[in-house]
Amino acid sequence: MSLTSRHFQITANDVAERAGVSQSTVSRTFGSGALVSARTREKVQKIAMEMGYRPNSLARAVVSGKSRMIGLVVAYLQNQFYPEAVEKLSNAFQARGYHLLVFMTSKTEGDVSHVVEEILDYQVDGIIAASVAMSSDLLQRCAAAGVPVVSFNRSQDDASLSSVTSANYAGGGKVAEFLMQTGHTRIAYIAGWEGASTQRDREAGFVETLGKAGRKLWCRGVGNFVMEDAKQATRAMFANGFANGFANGGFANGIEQAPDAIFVANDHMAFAVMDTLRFELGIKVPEQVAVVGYDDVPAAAWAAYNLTTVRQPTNRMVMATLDILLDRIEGDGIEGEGTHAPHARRVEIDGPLIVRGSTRPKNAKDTKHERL
Amino acid sequence: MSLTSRHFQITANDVAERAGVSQSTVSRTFGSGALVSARTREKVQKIAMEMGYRPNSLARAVVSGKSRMIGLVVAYLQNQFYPEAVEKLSNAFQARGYHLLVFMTSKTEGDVSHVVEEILDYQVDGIIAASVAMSSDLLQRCAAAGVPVVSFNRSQDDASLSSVTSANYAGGGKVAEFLMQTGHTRIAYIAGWEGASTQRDREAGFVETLGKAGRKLWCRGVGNFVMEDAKQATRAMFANGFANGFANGGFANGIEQAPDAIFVANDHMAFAVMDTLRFELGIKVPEQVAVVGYDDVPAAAWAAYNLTTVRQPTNRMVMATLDILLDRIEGDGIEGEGTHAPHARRVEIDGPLIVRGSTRPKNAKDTKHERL
DNA sequence: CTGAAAGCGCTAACAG
DNA sequence: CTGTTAGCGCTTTCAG
Repeated sequence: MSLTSRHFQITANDVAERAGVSQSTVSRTFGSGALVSARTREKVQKIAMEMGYRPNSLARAVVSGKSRMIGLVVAYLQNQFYPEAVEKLSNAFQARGYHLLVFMTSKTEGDVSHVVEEILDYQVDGIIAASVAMSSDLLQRCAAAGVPVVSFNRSQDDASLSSVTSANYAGGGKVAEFLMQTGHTRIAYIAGWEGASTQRDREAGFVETLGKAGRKLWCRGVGNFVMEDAKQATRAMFANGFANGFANGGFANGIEQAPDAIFVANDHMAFAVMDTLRFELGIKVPEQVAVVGYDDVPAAAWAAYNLTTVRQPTNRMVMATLDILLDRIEGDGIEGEGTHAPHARRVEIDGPLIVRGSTRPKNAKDTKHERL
Repeated sequence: MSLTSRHFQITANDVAERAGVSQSTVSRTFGSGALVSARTREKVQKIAMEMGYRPNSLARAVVSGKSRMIGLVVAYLQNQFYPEAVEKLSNAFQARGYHLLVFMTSKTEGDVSHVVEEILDYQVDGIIAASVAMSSDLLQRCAAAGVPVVSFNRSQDDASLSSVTSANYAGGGKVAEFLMQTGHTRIAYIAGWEGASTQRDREAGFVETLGKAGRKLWCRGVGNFVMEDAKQATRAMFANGFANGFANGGFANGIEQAPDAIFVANDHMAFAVMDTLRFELGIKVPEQVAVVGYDDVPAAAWAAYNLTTVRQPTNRMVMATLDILLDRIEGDGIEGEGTHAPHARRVEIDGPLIVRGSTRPKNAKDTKHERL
């Protein structure tokens, strides 16, 4: 009849009427509490089923203050690492009765905070920030709203922000060890976006481990976690006398002074680096240059790349994220009795180096102690 | 004080009190209607801002019947096509003030319906089913709840289900034309999951176009849209005398009787096929075998694959999805005055063949009219 | 164990 | 234009 014909929703009231009980009894039947007699419960459930009744999650959320939704903020899905993480996060939370409200955002500061405000409007029970920076203003607002936040695959100094990452510093170190052990002497690095903790930590672990062995980085480029930038960095490294890198002199005299190994801050860029080396510059990988990535995304195992890389253990990262968030959401005030901001948890999960064909085997050219 | 210390939410009431207006005026200030004087509006907005007030979307949804959430059901994100689509869908809907509630599901029938029920509980305004089948039971329930559904990248016969796909039949035809024109005579096909309309349509267009030219498919394998299965199919094609394919006799006599071109039902599998050919079987692509994919995912353009493929125009597919859903959601009863089920819209968007290096250029071996 | 009643935060008529 | 009054569908005391 009404023009704006909204659609019929079967309410708990309808069921109650038909079942000859009160609406609250219906509510109790579907709410977790077992505070209803077995007989009544069955009768109500039967009738509810017949009528096709299902409780309205939103109404429940309004009154209970729990929406059972988790906001996931994510900046880009190009890098295979994120789809994989999203999938696993989604599955893990779904298994616990939560659902992900996914919000895409560009990495610009303003956009992120705009998006987080909107997320909060939906009364999410928690927020996962995947590779997006959270300003402390923003964290304030989340805290004020009582919404726990965990930063996934990024850490920040902010003491109130929980984070889950892999052991990036250690991982960078493993790569350095490996490249030195396999006889490389001119070791280069292509950085990710310099604002990212993952980038910072991987590079620090890498460079400091080289340093402990008395080595220096041969040269350095910046790829910003973007394929095209990584290609540029690669070209610059091999063509223009280290336009972007250390002043080791350039090499009009040919490949001999070019890097013999490149550690790339993530797999996504490493693919672009390998393609540029092989198909644009005609340089052989791994024979002339070894390439190592970070993440161990599925494509790293594809034969065309067969990329040596450090694995980020997504399963455990997801579990840790789930733990942190659910503890804070469902935690029965066990920790931090008062309203004091509970201490942020920072979880770092170690991941192995996966050696594949983009690097030479350990003894192929063991010039381990050879110096320039 | 309360043990279950729920967190402070600033309500419209709080703002009203502080601003000396009624709660409904606050509501009106934030609701779209301009039914409030400029002065009052500004005053309210100022105070609201100071207090950090934001309307509770859920409460609004309960009373208005509009949640401004769209449920997106998606089965797997391994295939790059989906992350890309999700990202674009998310952006498009966000720009219109809607947000995606993402639900992962395995492809098993039971799981899907379970998930859809949960989606409906959240009072979503619409549902996008990305590559998951919807049983007609399920469609019934959605219809009963007044929730429009659109099937993304799949079509079904069900007349009540709107769908958005690319022109798969035509696309399959383009590939056949191209392979024939570039002189291939032993043309094979590796199928996706046989339950998928995309698979069916691509193959039909391909095979029928070959047929019109008096050609037959040389052999056929099944990859189920899964990399490992595609590899198996490839091995079978080149090793065991067509274990899975047509009975053309096998070829103990070598590569001469093997296919000289393979159309793979999507890019994701095509990568696995190329890897198997090149690195496992030592067969050269495109020199000995041409490979064509479907989708034009980002990796198809990566130099290591450089894959000839049919582009699925995601942008336009997303726009169409948006259109269909928003028409039904916001449509002021313009179409289908009554409560009659509005006719489902089926949109098919044409995509170009992108010729790259996994196939030989047109005139490399132009044996166009050569028959066996 | 169950019903009645009081809200959750908001929108939407309805008067003025 | 604005305040008052009903609800939306549900959870949660509070009596019995």
